[in-house]
Amino acid sequence: MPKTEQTQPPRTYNELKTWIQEHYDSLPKRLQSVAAFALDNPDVVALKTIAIISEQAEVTDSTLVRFAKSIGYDGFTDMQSVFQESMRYIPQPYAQRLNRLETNTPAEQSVLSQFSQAASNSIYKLEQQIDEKDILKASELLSKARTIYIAGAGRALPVSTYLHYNFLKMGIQAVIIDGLSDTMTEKAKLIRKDEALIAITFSPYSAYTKELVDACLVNEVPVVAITDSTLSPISRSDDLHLEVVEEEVSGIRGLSATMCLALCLAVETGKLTSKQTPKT
Amino acid sequence: MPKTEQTQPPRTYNELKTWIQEHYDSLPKRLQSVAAFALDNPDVVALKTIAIISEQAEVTDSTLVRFAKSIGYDGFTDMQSVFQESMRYIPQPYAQRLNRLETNTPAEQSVLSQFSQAASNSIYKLEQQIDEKDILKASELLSKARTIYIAGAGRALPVSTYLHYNFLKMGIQAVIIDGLSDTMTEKAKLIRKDEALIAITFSPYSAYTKELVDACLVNEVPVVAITDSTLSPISRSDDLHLEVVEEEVSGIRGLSATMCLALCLAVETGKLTSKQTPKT
DNA sequence: TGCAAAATGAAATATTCATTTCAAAAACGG
DNA sequence: CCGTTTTTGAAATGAATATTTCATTTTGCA
Repeated sequence: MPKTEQTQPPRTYNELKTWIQEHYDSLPKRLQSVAAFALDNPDVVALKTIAIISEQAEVTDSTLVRFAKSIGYDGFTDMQSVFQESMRYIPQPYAQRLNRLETNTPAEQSVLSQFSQAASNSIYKLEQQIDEKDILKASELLSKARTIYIAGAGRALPVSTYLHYNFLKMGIQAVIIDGLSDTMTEKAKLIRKDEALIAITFSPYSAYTKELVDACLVNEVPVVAITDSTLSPISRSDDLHLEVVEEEVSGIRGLSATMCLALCLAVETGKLTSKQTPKT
Repeated sequence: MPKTEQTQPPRTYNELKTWIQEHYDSLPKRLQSVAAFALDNPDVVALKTIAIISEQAEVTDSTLVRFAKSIGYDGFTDMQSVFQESMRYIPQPYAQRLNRLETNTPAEQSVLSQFSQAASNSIYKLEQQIDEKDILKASELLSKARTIYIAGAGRALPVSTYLHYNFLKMGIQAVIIDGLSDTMTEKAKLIRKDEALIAITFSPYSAYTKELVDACLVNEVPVVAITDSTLSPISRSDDLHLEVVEEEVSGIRGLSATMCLALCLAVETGKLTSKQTPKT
């Protein structure tokens, strides 16, 4: 019975590579052939069958299987999956970030890559900084509302629109407060206690949104605020605010992270709402 | 006996992609599902087995084979080899992002991290797949327009709003085409040759946007399309389309990558416009 | 509505593939 | 140089996969 490795086999291509390099010298001749071939042609190992690989590597089928087993895999198939995954696009935010930092020739970067980098970073920060509980709290608040009012103009308007769309899709009553600033405040004053307001503002802050929020707070209407800073005029200790910081590229800020947050908020709210009302 | 294509099947992924785009509309429902899935997840088609793919694409095994045959391949295996070849020599960055368990248990991940990961991935894919030149071409087209009209309802509305906002900020005349579908088409017919249309659609595609685009093409109005797949009814060889694929989380798609693309488009257009008109 | 053609899914079949087995060859140590 | 252990290759086995078949459903059209 050939001795096989007792330890767990490498589960990533890089680990596997290291393993091979370390053990290469102590391997039998044919297994060395396989090792060398695998490192030289990972794509072949990933995509082809034993028959083809063994032919190209000039070994027999059995040798390939033995190679896999000697590393500790169940068999060839098991090892092959590691090669396959390595060439597959796999979500890896961290590696992505590192990758980006290295390729840092800011002068000659394309507009697209600059902005997508900024967007990616913003999303990463969002994930790190936002407290999931805050989103949940906000969702609870919103799920109890008979109608959700959404206010956010200018750069925040797309966010409003997006929230509105998602709420409606989920069967939640939602209304966008638009119009001129005066009108908006008037509309806000009519919101009742069993409803709710989502207010979205970014710097430079418009005074109107603040007025609007204040009007609601006076009437004890629950308010959820989405802003880009705690310095925002609408952030108060007594209401719920979710903070997103969009990284800027030469003075221009995107909206990718904000949209992501908005989606989460809508989804969580939708989940709660559907639980609360099984009376379809 | 089902009729199969007489001509030789595509032997590269790009040709295959084109074939699918051209024939998509005339394909039976299930074959359309397969087509869409294949374009969205070429890596899965390349690496996994019929059983797994058919499950993910929500069709039966037979359908997958039928799809391959309807294109002209000998069978699934034959078609799969095309997908495999397409990913054989992809740059190694792919191989390096594998440290996380890809067999992720989505149930145990927070909603926020799920969506932010999806957003990040979508942005990454966008950066990889979009040809910067297409953005530039689109920008040129737009920068020559006296007025930019923007059409996009439903999930695309936030994108419209965002583009609109950015154009205005940059001193570019832009108008959102809204209203009921009939009205919209009427409005579109009034767009002139020296203006331009940006159309944004995502699946499920609304027929209206197509009508709208067609109306413009007839009048030789430049059209830039933003869609989530080349299968979109508004993608044609004769107009410019920018493709964003948003990764989905349990059936829900975000908008982060799309917003990033929109911003790039606006910025590039802004840059060109300011060059063209030094006559402030 | 009813008929014909097309599309579809489930199950049977055939093929391909990975794995195991075993005997022969090679390497090693005394 | 001989016996033992390890390595190796060819063939047999077993598992998994792709493909085909056929009955059923759906669609399109008169």
